[in-house]
Amino acid sequence: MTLPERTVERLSEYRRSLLQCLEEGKTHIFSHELAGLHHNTAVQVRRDIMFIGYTSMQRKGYDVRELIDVIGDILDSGKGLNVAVIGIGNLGRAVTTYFVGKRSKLNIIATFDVDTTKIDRVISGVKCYPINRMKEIVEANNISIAIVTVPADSAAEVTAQLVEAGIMGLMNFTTVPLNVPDEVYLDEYDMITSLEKVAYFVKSPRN
Amino acid sequence: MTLPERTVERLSEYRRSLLQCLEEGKTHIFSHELAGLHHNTAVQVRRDIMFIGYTSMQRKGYDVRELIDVIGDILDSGKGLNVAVIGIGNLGRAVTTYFVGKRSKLNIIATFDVDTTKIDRVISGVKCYPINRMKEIVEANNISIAIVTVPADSAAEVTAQLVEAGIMGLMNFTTVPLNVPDEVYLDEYDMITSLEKVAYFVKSPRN
DNA sequence: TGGAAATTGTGATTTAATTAACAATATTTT
DNA sequence: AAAATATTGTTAATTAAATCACAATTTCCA
Repeated sequence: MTLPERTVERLSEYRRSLLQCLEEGKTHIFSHELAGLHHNTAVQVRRDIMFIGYTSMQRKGYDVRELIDVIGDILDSGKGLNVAVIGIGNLGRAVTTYFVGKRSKLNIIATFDVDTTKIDRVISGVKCYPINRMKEIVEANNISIAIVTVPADSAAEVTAQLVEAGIMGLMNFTTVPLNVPDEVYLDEYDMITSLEKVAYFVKSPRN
Repeated sequence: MTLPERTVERLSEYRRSLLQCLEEGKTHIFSHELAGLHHNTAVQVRRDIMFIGYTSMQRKGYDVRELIDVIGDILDSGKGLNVAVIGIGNLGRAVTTYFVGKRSKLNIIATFDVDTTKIDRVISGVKCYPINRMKEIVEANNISIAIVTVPADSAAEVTAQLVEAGIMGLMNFTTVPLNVPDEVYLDEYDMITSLEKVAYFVKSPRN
């Protein structure tokens, strides 16, 4: 059984709020509290939690620690995955420092760039390799996810190489859509689109 | 009439592909061609274009230049908007350089940071101001959209100040959800969530 | 010229996601 | 211990988004 995409997203978000709660010494949380921390309703929270088959102590709310673990069983299930960041411009560096150490099951273990002055530089503990060694290093280190932050005009080529190297998941931060075979999961995030959307809805009175 | 959110996103993406087509000297484009450039079907493209009320020359495809203009009428309608980037770390710099000069109707005209060593620095032609002058500068320059790239622990405070200063749209790149009044449009993008989602779908065979 | 082929525009249908509604259960109050 | 209250879990209803199906139109080709 595969969870709805949006549910997966929300679970990831819930988990982080829950970890925060745990730090603050909170042991139980109600659906409406968790909803309040996100832009969300209590029903939605309960529905999401229903999907992962966890049930609370009736009337006491969800056990924070247990819920974190159950979400972990879903999101981190099985072995951890190795991740590479392709392109170490501002965005690549941002993404790398963002992620390193954050989630133990997702390890950024290499970055790549064409710029020879960046080779062997270490960003947040992760070493930068020349992009022409990508296939070799991806294969040797069993890297299954790549985060693509290269300039638009090299995105297609880099992607082809990554697919060739056997990557299974891709996050695309460039401004061009990428093409990958069906079996590769692709998540595209386009900042320009997001900004234009914000501008549109700022101007158009929504409902 | 307000367009569906997803349609607005796709229109933004279509426009960029169309501009590219124009550069390549293409004057007409079929719905299936445009679909092929995105992860999309021909019907979806036609439906989106139907929403904005444009109709093509039957059987010749859409006139690229006209379609660009019609999308522009929707997305850029009326006056341009002024934008500020809050927090000039790696991500803030990435976003700023990304956007500057890209879309003429959305002008990044200021960046802000707490770090005094960054004050007065110019990133891609945009000057950095101390964050305590935010309200003053936002008001004086009629800035209506803010892109928030500050560290998680200052996000809430910065947001409150932005709302106070009369901002109307917000893009949140921090890892904590923000709270804004209903009349402020909020778009949240959470990289950690996206990465965890990719990891989940890489492991779970989808459909 | 007439039929085959290609393409659009759109009503109807399907699917996915969200929300409403409420029974079941546990807790608190009186 | 009965009644009132709060909360969950889930079925049913609604809404939003995507897809199907096809008539209408234009172009192409024999």
